[in-house]
Amino acid sequence: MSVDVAEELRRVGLRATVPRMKVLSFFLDQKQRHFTAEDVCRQVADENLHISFGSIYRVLQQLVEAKILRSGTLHSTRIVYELDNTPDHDHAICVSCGQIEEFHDPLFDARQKEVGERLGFLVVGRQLVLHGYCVKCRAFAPGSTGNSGEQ
Amino acid sequence: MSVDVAEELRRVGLRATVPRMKVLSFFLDQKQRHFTAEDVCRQVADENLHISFGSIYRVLQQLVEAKILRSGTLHSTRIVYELDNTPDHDHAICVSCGQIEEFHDPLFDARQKEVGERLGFLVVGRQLVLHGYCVKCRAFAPGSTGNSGEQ
DNA sequence: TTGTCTGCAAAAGCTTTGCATGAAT
DNA sequence: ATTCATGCAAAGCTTTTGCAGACAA
Repeated sequence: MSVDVAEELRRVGLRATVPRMKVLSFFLDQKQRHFTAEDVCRQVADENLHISFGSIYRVLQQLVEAKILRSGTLHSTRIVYELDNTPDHDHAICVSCGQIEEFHDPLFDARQKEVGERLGFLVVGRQLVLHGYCVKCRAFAPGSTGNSGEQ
Repeated sequence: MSVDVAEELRRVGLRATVPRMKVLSFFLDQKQRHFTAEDVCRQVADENLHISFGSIYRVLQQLVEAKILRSGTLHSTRIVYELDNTPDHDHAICVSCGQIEEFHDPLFDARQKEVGERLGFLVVGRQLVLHGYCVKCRAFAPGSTGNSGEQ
């Protein structure tokens, strides 16, 4: 596993350094997929090792450039990173517990193209995040019928 | 017009001060709808008047709370403000010139509800931004067929 | 050895906040 | 007169950057 990580890094033209290997294997080892720079920094550290914020951000940026990670903004204005090893997808985030689900719906793609044509836009991508209550948190939802009300 | 602004402010429980009236009438006067705090600060100022960043941010926040403005993040992680006087809508932004179009497509609403059900989510809102090339900038687009390629 | 990377700390960009002064009611 | 808002400047939070020492190849 660690060997693969080193080779993967060299494959994309990066030296196999401790910070880069740690960060990359961190993403590969987790079941959860979405992390901020702070998450990574905190969870990658142990008694023997601390990686500076500067390096964390630099490494994350390089991995994004190498198309090993993707970055975007989901909740707040903080950048969130995820492995770029799955097909294009959108996100649904629970406003109560923060859980993130990924989904893909081909109809959104078709629809977005049509909308683009209506506007004269040549659409090349989108950022779509659904906000709602996940299975575990539905009980805490205020109303009952699930209709749009946010921005 | 200025009178309306003062009354509108009092209606929502805010004193009719110069910074608040200036900011609100700024939004009402523009054809363009989307501004950052810096935009507002810069464009509201003239030789006789300068409103501090602190006040700009405080006023914008209050107007959002009063549901006169909405806030969100469109391009980057900078907060963008717009009048809350139109129905719910999404945004399309030109990656070349930055122009922003608003649109509403009921099929997205229906679709988002279905996707939510598939995930067990009770969807209450969404953030959807299409990225593409506007009419004037289509010529600069790299490929030709407009398919998704971003996050 | 050589060129690249890291840690540190400082800076940068955006937004928020504390406090004394000043304005609205 | 009282209460609330503003300006200023400082601080907060996230992210970026410069530089000297350290490491990978």
